[in-house]
Amino acid sequence: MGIQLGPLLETRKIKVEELSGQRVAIDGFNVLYQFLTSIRQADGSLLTDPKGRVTSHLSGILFRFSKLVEKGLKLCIVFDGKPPALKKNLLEQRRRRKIKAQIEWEAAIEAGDTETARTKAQQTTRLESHMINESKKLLDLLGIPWVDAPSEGEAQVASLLNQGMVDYGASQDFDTVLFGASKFIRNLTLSGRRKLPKQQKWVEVSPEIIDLEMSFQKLELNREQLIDVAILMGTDFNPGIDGVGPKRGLKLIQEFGKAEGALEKLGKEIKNLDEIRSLFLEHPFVDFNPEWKTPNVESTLSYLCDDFSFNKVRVEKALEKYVDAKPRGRQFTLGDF
DNA sequence: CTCTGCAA
DNA sequence: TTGCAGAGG
Repeated sequence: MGIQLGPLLETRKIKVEELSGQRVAIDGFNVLYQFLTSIRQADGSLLTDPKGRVTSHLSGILFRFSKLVEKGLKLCIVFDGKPPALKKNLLEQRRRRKIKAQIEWEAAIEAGDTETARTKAQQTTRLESHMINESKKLLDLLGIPWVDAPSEGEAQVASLLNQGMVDYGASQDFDTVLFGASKFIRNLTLSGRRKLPKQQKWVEVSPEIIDLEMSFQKLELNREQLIDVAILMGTDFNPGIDGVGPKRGLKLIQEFGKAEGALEKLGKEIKNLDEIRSLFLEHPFVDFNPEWKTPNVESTLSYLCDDFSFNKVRVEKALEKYVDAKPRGRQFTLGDF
């Protein structure tokens, strides 16, 4: 998912502590999808309450965000709105893949192959509207502001950055930079190790800041040109040209300046080229002024423990981190003066 | 994903 | 104290 822009961008590894006092807009669908993919049992089944309702997303919000808030980060969550028409093909493709994975998951369970079962289960991950509503309710109780984007959440994140409402955007998807997010964080987490799929290997993962200005300087490209590189490689809105990855895409745009020249050279065509460009350059957004509030401890306990059967001791412990949040570092922006 | 309990 | 396996809901 997303675009493989990683090799082209300058990144700087950081410690979460460096973000203390900073306002961070998180791509909500991206992070919920992560929780629903990874917060699972060994055979791939999701965590549920005794009534069978999924709780993985709520667990993820409570525990991960508690650590970030405790470190002094001010989180703001941005949810996707209506997807652009040009994304329909991709969404349909994903839907079909999930149905296939569902069948393969059941087969793996039948065969007693737990490893494969988990992998296939993860590929079936679907973010349902009730999960989004439950997540929003929990965020309200925790005092964490959220906003519905009119369309792509990543574009809304970029607009919050540009309007000075937040200091950083956070997502795993590199697309975020194409929408214009200049200060952008990947791997916003505290836990160090992550298991590689299909392997018994572990890798160290730490948060990293994507330095867009430095990337542009190094690549000798501007944002419009990076968008053209991405379009040649393929984005959420177009399939891209066979055999063009980050390296070749970059070379082509460096040589021809924009996609048209490169396409002519290759003898290829990309439909809706200008429309795709404008999806990145002029994406709709809404004005939003995030307000951070203190958590409602009693109501959160009631929601998670009474409604969803979370363990009270564990929830109380996590909630202490929200209450004891210690923002350090810069708390005011230039705009406040 | 993060948390917890237990072994080294 | 650290690392790991297994649980969490």
